[in-house]
Amino acid sequence: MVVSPNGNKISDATVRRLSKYYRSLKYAYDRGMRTISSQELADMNTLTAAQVRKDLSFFGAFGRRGLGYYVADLQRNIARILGINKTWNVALVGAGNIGRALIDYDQFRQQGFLMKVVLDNDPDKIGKVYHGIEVRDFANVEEEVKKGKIKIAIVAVPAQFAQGVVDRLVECKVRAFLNFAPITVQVPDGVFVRNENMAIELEALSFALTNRREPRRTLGE
Amino acid sequence: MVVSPNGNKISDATVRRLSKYYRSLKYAYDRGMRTISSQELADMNTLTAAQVRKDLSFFGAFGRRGLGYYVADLQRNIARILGINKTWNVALVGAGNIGRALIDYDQFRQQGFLMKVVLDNDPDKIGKVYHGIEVRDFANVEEEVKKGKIKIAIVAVPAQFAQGVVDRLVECKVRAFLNFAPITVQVPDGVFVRNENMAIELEALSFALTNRREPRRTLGE
DNA sequence: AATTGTGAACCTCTTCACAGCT
DNA sequence: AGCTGTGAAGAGGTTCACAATT
Repeated sequence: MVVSPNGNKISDATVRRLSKYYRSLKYAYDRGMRTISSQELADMNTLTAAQVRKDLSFFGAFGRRGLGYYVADLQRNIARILGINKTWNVALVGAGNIGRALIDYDQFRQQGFLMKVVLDNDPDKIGKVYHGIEVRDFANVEEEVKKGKIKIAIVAVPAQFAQGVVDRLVECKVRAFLNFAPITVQVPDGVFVRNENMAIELEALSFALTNRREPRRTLGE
Repeated sequence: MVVSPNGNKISDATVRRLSKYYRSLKYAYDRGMRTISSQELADMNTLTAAQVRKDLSFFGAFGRRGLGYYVADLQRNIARILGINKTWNVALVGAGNIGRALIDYDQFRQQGFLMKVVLDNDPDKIGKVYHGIEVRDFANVEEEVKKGKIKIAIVAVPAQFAQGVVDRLVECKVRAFLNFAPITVQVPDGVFVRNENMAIELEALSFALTNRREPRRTLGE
């Protein structure tokens, strides 16, 4: 469990909401808002005002009673908390359909995640240039990670290769992974993995559509 | 909140884990396993055995004491629970980088999610064929949804258009959305939205890397 | 008057522990 | 003997409600 500078344990859910607040603040600032209340932030994300205040309170007291939060100030604070007040060099492993789409993904670049290295082991792909980046041989991963100052890797390879790729990258001192393969990869302590499993989300929708009706209230119905 | 046939309230977390069990069962079956214990299912997903049994117990008693679960049988049961024991016709709105990558996404097709319709409003894209599917004009959405028997839509358009696209699709009776735009879309009761926000996952990794050290124990340190 | 920050209450989800079944 | 199914306990996350502040 990750811990805030104030010593509070921070849940995943709180971290995800901080990201949302950050986007809402950007949006508000662009619209000319200079202060914002917890209620307004909540409305923008279908949450409660208490939730917003509680989330922020784990990291400090950023608001002004009677007034709300200064938009630019809170945005800066959240950027610092999330560690996105600087850029991160990212490597992509796997230049398939999904991987190639991510090379040039605006939302990554806008938040300071820079795709510096693209690796694959397919001879047909190595040497090809996608969105201005040349695919390099995964065999040279150690050198590429070092040269590229890579801190985060995106793994977009077929399921059967994902664990091996992650293991190799852990050896190369990469400590954070965004995994698109539909398996649970095992990693040692101190290594972070987030899974991006788009089929699971569709299955959750399938479940919701399939089970949406209320259960029977009485046996006779 | 979605409710199981037995009348239990089912959390999102449980639904996501069911998807994982389903994949694990496929994997186990392919490896020749015919029965599996809750402990084995747990190990494959870094969970506890009690969690696995509790999740399944919301829907019925599928196991045999002393033996475990029959792999094929449990797989069939979970497929039925998730509603993936049949195919779902899906529409994609937005044929940008990410959208195009999803047209031909194996993991969708394998679980029975068939991309039947691709829509955009960009004249340069309408008429183009990607992975064998022709991009149609979003202006004809009503007809396309009807003809395609679309039940689920994937929204991969820029943030400022996402709400409008969803509103229009709701009018066309689409009740489930996978949203890739980095905003919270508002929908009426009975409509389901799952958000796929890949930048948020990277931000969670950034947060973990930034805050991984334990807090100071004493002031003097 | 408005809005934050937060302890306490509440609710939900996870884990425990063991009876019950094969 | 082994493993499930589940009520109860425990842990964790959310909401309430109000004192504190501007």
